[in-house]
Amino acid sequence: MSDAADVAAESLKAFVDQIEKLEVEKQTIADAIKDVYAEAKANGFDVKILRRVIAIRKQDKSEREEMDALLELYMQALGMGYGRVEE
Amino acid sequence: MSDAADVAAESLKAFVDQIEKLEVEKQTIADAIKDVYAEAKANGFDVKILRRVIAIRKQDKSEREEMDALLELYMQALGMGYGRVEE
Amino acid sequence: MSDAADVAAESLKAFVDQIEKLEVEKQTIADAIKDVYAEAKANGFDVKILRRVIAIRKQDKSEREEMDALLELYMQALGMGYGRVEE
Amino acid sequence: MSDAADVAAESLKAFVDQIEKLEVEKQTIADAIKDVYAEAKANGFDVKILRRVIAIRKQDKSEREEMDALLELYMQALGMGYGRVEE
DNA sequence: CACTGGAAAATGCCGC
DNA sequence: GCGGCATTTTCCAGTG
Repeated sequence: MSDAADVAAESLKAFVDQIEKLEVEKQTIADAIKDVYAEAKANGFDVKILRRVIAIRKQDKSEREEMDALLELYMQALGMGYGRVEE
Repeated sequence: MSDAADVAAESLKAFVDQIEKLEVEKQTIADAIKDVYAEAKANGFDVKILRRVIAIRKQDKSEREEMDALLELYMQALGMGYGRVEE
Repeated sequence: MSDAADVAAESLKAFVDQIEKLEVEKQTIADAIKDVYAEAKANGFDVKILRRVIAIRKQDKSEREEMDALLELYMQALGMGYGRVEE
Repeated sequence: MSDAADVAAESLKAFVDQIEKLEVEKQTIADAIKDVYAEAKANGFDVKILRRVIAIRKQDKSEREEMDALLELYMQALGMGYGRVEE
């Protein structure tokens, strides 16, 4: 069983490495975001409010996407693609 | 006051854009991580266990960092900077 | 619906009282901890270092618990309960 | 210096033990609080709202205490104790 | 679809 | 009084 176990161990290690590498990247971005908020604060903006603005815009976008998806669904139900009348 | 307000608005917009761009990048990484977990699962690994392994390795690292911080504090308490005896 | 509402109100009040009582106890303990730190400081100990020491010991414990959790997961993954082979 | 160091080490250990013991107690209470919230939830109450209720009551209490302190201050400024006209 | 567990955000606290 | 740090609370994804 040693060969199969070795292969599994190799494979496991590869997954762990990949994930940890990505986690580092993610953390780097998260730190960058924190820096931007700090800079905004240094420029007199209220961080809490700024976060709310971002959150609302995100939600709006998500709602818009939902709308688009729904619209697309209707279109398909009517036998039409999106943005074109017919083929 | 229109000029000042304009400047502030410009500045705000810049901060929002920067953050939203970074958020997108972060989400992309997060999705990539999810994919890796999914792939590992497809290769027969137990995701829950895999997560624990990652968590423990993370804790190890965090503990090493705590140790370093403690050492640094000791150094400061002893009136020494980092890597030099005195000035 | 008045009876049901009354019961609910009674019940709610009981929960709130319980929580608030526990919160008071918790705060009392928190204050006691602060006092100990203050006393340690008065005895010449560096509070920041002391906190780090406590934090590291806490992490040690937490890591041991993570290890146990991992072991438990392995056991489950191998189709075994905790401390018995099978039923 | 061994004696002094020993005494310091003993003293340090005592403080650490005291704090850790108190931390355990604190955690026990915190767990109890969580349990109460869980029980409330099981009884159909919305935990998030319940938390808000507790928070508001806490704030009210703190405001009332501030009022009392202010009143006491006025009383003292007028040469009067609290709840009595004079001695 | 509710529940658990893990990430993000908000709050409070401490020292400078 | 403010900025960093620790705690607490909220949010979200995965799971059964």
